[in-house]
Amino acid sequence: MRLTTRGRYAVTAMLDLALHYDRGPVSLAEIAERQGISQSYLEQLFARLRRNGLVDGLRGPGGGYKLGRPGDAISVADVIDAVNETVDATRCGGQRNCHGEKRCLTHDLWEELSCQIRDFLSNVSLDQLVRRKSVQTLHRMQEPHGKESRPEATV
Amino acid sequence: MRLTTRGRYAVTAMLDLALHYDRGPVSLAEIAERQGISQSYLEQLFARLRRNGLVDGLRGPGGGYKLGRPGDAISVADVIDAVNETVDATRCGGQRNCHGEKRCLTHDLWEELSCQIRDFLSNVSLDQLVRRKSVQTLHRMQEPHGKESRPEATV
DNA sequence: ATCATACCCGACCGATTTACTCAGCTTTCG
DNA sequence: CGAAAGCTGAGTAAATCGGTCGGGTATGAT
Repeated sequence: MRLTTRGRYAVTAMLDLALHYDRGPVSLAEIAERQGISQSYLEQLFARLRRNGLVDGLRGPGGGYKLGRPGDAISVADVIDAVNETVDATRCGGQRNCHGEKRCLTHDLWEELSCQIRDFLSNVSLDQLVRRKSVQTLHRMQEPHGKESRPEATV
Repeated sequence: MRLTTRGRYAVTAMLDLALHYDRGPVSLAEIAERQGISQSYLEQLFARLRRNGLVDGLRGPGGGYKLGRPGDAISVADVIDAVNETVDATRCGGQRNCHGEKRCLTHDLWEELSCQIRDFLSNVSLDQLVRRKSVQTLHRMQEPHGKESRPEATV
């Protein structure tokens, strides 16, 4: 089972994107600063997200990324799957050859666990996260109220 | 979140111990052979299991390990906790300083996930695993029917 | 046109962890 | 005593991770 900073960063970044959905494309530089993530590292993550159709990249000045589909159609599991190769908890990756040719004693247990985790993460969409109170609060705190960073919303 | 081969091995080994509970101490050599795990590696794992009171070691010839308490009082979470330091899914380890001084946007999500996983693993005991049909089947397959390895059960 | 912006891509890197080995101890049974 | 087992610590190859760096390429604005 692999659930590391990579997946966490990816979900955080996607959530940032969802929170600024109405402002047009969001640049990686913005996300990097707001969420405290290395921009170069974000580029790697977004390459994977893009390949999986979770985001669309727009080049040139004023460009950035936007969600590839509505926030209620993107689950946390989708995001983690896109950047990590697997969320499987079994060693054999479901191949059932964890002990020689056969399953190991605990194969089924890990399979169930994987299922549980997957269910949980599949049932949380970006939109649901956006609506959470804790997220809203942090979101407002991250906005620079002082400087005008909303250039005449061209929605 | 860290759920690796170490935890899997530990649970498998503990399950092996539970399956042979009525035979007196089980040596690591037996477990190593039956479950296909390096014996030296098992020694390291059992050092941690012992420190956490999950097993008792008996030295000398005929020695081995036995469960430190009944199989229904040992959960899979106990075992994984003993060999891994943490099963937490948050980056900050619950310290809520994942983004500068504050929580990151997704802190709560990972906290919930950790909770889910912990609940699941806490509610599976070794005894429950022993009673599972799939485990029983594999168990029987692992027993050497040919040679007499049950020395006049001194229960 | 050209320049700045921002996406895009691939190579590289230090640190950490993992799974595992080796060697050498100590305790205890026969 | 001597062999069987637990016990311990040091060491190691490989993998992975988070991250950097340098250089592209598309595109909007001047």
